[in-house]
Amino acid sequence: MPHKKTTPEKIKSVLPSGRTDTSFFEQVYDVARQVPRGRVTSYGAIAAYLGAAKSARMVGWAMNGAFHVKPPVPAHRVVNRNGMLSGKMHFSTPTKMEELLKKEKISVKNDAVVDFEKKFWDPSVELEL
DNA sequence: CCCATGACGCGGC
DNA sequence: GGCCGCGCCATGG
Repeated sequence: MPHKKTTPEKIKSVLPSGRTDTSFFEQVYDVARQVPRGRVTSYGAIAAYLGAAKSARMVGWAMNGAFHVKPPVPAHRVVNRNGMLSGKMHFSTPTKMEELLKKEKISVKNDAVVDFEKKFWDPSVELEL
């Protein structure tokens, strides 16, 4: 396969061409779905869990397609390593992410999760293989 | 093909 | 201990 692409467009319908393994995106979504209500995790934590510690960025990129996949992915439970809602702008409305979190009893102040350390859910720890 | 741009993170200062 | 620079990796111009 000369040129394998993975555009959000394609992710919507089918997995990236040329991918024999379970796509990276699929795995990211799978882990994200297992984050319990009232808890949050980080892009880096997911990346590390998937053995791609250096691809935290790709995890964030993958979340772009999280809105049109099924079953739904609780993308609002994924924040950056500082507990900040760095992806709020990618939701339907800039305040959606925060609203969803507060609905789960997670306090948000200045675009950051309050008591992030306590709410943090690390797949590498909680989700023993 | 080279450059810029990210829902990121670590290491240096 | 916060701020800045650089590495990552896929995309788009």
